[in-house]
Amino acid sequence: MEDINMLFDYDQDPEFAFWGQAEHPGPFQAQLDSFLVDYSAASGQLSPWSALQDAQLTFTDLNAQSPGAGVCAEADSSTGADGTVRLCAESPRRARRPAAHPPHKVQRHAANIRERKRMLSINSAFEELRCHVPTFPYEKRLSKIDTLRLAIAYIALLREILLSGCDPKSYVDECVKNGYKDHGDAVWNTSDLTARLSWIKWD
DNA sequence: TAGGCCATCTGGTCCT
DNA sequence: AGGACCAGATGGCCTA
Repeated sequence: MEDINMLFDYDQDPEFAFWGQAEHPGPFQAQLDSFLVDYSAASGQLSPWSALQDAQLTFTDLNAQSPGAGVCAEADSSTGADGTVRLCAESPRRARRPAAHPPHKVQRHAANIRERKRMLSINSAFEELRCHVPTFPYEKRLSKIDTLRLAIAYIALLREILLSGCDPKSYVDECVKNGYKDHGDAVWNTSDLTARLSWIKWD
């Protein structure tokens, strides 16, 4: 199996940046899936140790970390504020570390991989949601919590528009002009929201 | 430098 | 039993 660092040169290829992953879910997700399948298959057919060594050479030194040890050892991936994924380089010495782990560690590693995949799917859903909430063109990437809160406020405002029976554009224009009566204690106040909506092209 | 945000690991719990 | 889900802990990165 190829080294995942060879498969994904995140620094070189902006296509794999997580920012905007919803538009390009294919390559990374497919590669990750295939790795996970390979890993599972190897675990089923071979001894845990050979399976582990296989994974060891491919998925950024999962064995390097002892349970309870600090996270994001140099072999882990992380995402910066710009949303790009960084994979730390793995030294050959670490890659050759002998596999001497009890079975529960093998299961723990497999669970970690599943958890990582689960978080990736959650994050891709967040990316998709970011595409559906109104943002300013120059605005920086919304955080997860801001995305959720803005989505809640957005849905509430859309509901108001529906109930009002007014033309959406004129409703928003009215809100921008006269201000909007804020219902509840929404973190995203509706003037923010209506200002964002005023950027939308209403057809 | 503190605070915000995030990814990852981990152990517990629930579900199939 | 194994996988999914969850929350706490931890450490890295970035920005004001």
